[in-house]
Amino acid sequence: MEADTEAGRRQRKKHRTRTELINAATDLFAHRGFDETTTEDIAEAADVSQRTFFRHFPSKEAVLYGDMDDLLLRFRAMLDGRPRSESLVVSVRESVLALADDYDDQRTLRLLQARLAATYPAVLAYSRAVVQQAWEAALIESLARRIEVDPAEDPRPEIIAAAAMGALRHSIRRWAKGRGRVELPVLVAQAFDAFTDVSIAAVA
Amino acid sequence: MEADTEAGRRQRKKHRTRTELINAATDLFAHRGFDETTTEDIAEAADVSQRTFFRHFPSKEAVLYGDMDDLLLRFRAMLDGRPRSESLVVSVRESVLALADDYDDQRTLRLLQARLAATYPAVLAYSRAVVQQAWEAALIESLARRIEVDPAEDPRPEIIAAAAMGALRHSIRRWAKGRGRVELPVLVAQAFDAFTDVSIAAVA
DNA sequence: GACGTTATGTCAGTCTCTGTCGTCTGGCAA
DNA sequence: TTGCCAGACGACAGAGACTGACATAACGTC
Repeated sequence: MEADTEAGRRQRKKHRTRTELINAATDLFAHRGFDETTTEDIAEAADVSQRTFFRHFPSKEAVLYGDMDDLLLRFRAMLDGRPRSESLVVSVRESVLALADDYDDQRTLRLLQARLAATYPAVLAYSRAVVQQAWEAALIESLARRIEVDPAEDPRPEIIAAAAMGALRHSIRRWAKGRGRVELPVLVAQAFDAFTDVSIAAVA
Repeated sequence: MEADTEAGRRQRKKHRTRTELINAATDLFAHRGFDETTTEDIAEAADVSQRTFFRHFPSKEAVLYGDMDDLLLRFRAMLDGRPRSESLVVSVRESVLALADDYDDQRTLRLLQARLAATYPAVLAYSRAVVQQAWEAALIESLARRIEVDPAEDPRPEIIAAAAMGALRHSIRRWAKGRGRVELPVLVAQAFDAFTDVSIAAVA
């Protein structure tokens, strides 16, 4: 009935242990800290073997961002769904705002991620090098398609995407510093206001 | 007589094993690959214990970028040395161009770094999360000081810095793809041309 | 109900990185 | 010179992330 009752019991069970691993992990990370939690602790708490943990997630960092694939999919869909008549910057802005909305919907988890990223270098590295990199890549690909250039040759998609990620990073950090009291989309909108109308628009 | 005969023999010896570790590592990485080289291999090749390796470098990735501190220092000095009358974008552009010059001076090593980053996810992650992050932080700090704002509140320094890093990343990737045949500063200049005069200038 | 498929458990192993302790050497002062 | 200290290193043990191999049991299909 939910969203994933598609396949049989096997799929459901698999998905269940996956979410149990995520829940166990976030719980432990929140209460004990990231470095202070071992993958065996997580497996234990989810009542599976350590080997099973690594069958579901390629690294300890990955389980903390276990739901990021969904987010990325929606982000991509959002990007591709913007009308082609719209200017590039507006598309980027609106898509990132939508991403921020999604983000805000899971306050607790997102704030935990932000807090851990601010505390543990390994988490920050993963966030930058994997999560944000994935978003940026999606942006680049979409932008390049829109202006019909090869993103390996034309630097503009990457520059715009990087700037947008900078704005997003800044917003998330402010948001986390205020413990989510100010809504993230508001902060993102402010950040984009800081340059949208004056700057990058001219590029496209 | 060189540049580091400052202190006594102890300092010199220490610096010597450090560079020997770097040389051994880059050699092994180049011929055998990153994942295929263990820290013990490196220590062995430099004729020190593995423990000594980790006394000089905090990780296997770090030894590959062992000379990045110098580069960062020069980058900072370059940024701080730009005339305050100059516009922000020009300062950023010229500093990044100078960084690119430095980069080009060590073709072999830089191309190796780029090649490894393109091949091994761990290297790419380190490059993004540590090296580029350090450059970006330097940019943000310098820009914030220039326009006299708190970089934690005003998103503009971070956005500009992120855009600049995007341009740099793009340039380095193109440069590496062409095996360094086209000079990096040329590519960087092109990338900056793509947005300098039209866009971010307006922000500052 | 028989038979492949697949998620998991178990076990052993590799590799990165850290704490600890002993040793030796360079630097400094009596 | 001699004595002393600090700093660089070696040797060892260990934690912990991750992987390969094989066995097992539940699942899906015919």
